[in-house]
Amino acid sequence: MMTTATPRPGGRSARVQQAVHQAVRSLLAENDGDRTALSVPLVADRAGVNSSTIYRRWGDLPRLLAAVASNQMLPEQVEDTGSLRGDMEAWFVPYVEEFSSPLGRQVLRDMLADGAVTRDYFQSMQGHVEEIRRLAGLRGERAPATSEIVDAVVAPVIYRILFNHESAAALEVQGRIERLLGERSKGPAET
Amino acid sequence: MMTTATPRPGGRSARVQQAVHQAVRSLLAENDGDRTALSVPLVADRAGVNSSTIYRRWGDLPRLLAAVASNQMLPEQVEDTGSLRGDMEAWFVPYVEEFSSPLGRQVLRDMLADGAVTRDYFQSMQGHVEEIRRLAGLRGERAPATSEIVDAVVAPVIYRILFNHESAAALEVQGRIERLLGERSKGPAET
DNA sequence: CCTCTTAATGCACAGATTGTGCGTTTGGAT
DNA sequence: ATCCAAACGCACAATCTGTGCATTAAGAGG
Repeated sequence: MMTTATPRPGGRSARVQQAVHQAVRSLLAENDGDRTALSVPLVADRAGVNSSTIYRRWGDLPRLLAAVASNQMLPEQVEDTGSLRGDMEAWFVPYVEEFSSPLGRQVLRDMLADGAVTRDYFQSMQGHVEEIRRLAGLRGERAPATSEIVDAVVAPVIYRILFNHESAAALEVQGRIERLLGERSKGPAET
Repeated sequence: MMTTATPRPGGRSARVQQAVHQAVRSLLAENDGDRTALSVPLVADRAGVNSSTIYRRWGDLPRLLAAVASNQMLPEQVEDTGSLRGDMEAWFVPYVEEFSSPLGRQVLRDMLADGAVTRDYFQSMQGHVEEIRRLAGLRGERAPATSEIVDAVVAPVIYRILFNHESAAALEVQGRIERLLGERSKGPAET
């Protein structure tokens, strides 16, 4: 159930982690994602723990922010809506809604600062895509390859959020999904 | 094309900037891109300037790193190789070679930490793509829309470098270019 | 060539942060 | 009930951060 790799997931350790994560989130929200307004002592104070705890557990403020970010950005679950297109929209649209906001972008940047965390996150995203494909397969639908879905939908959207600050509306997630899925049988795609 | 917004580009100011940039680059190279090994006083000392100069000009170590990164990653120029496909390869392959290395990834991450710098960089990339399309137009070749090129080639490659640490070979840049240009059914409707 | 103006830099320094040694507490196991 | 190792709090030296003030240098105009 718990994805905690810590040796003692149920005790004080978990409480401290939760308090620290919550402290980071609230401080970031208060300062509109401006991480110059954050410091280890500040977070520690807000969380009611000692600074040394943060240094030992996370080593670094950027790494703490990355950990919080990746934790915050993984709530979406794959659900069976009855069609491949529906599943993809139900899964990815909420992501984009959250990431494309100014604060969501900041959170995304925080995560990207840590290469290892970012890679784990990518694996998790890919796992979601594969689960969606599996569901489609059980239904008898033919789904594009995972790498195709990533290249055609996920990558352009995330790239444009990161590099060009595009809004959720401008990103046309549903149109991208439709174009990808319609390439085999359908004719022109209407917006 | 340097974005010289400084009022006095030819004098001491320029020398200081060059020295500081060079100091950052050499320190990053010596420590394999580990930015925990860097600090403002360290960079200042290496560059032979005072710490206060760095704080005033760049405000912050992350912002300095972002500035150095974006400056370091824009040397490629569009050249006319005689074909759209050749131009795109000549322009983008060297980029990928540099970005996909471990140190290149770090530099990319440093740039991404600064939203404004990253956006300017995106504009510059897009400008290169448009220049390539212009050359193709002069030749009478039909080129995909800029957004299509970005979505089909640039975004997936950069995304996979950032999130999955893929190597230049695994990214198959030439294959992506070829697949994009080989699609004749699509019409260049967007700008 | 000389003076003037102002942006950019150096210097000094108070305040804040970083990171570690050491003793104490906590929670699971025997 | 007792033990034990991991996690934590405390204290503190070293370092870093960021700003007021004096100084320097580049370019303009006489």
